[in-house]
Amino acid sequence: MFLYYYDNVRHEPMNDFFYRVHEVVMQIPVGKVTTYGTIARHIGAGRSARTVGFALNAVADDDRIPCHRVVNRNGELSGKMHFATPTRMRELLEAEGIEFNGERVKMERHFWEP
DNA sequence: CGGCTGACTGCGA
DNA sequence: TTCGCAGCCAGCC
Repeated sequence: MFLYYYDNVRHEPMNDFFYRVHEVVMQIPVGKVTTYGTIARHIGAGRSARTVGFALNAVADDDRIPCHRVVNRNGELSGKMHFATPTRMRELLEAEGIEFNGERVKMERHFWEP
């Protein structure tokens, strides 16, 4: 358990939606990716995929949480504009051995489900 | 309370 | 296969 803040507010780990999103993201293995919808379902909020993206935005600068390993259902890097540079997300993934097919991650090879 | 905004998704065409 | 659209719901006024 680590201290957990954003917007200067302390959130309660077991009840907080954002915290639960981050807990799952931290478990994604190197070389794997998962999707917004998968995370939403896993924490029992199956229809809140968009809010999962919002939760990642809150910790974009936190290197404990590998936001770059979360992509959309098609394997596209829909969140790349929220990184320091437009190519940063892809660079991080490729450095971990993730392979692409054009603009998309090869999901059949790298998809990971909690 | 009510309205608006997304790093989304499933489904029909 | 790809595209458009309507749902969705936590946060933040």
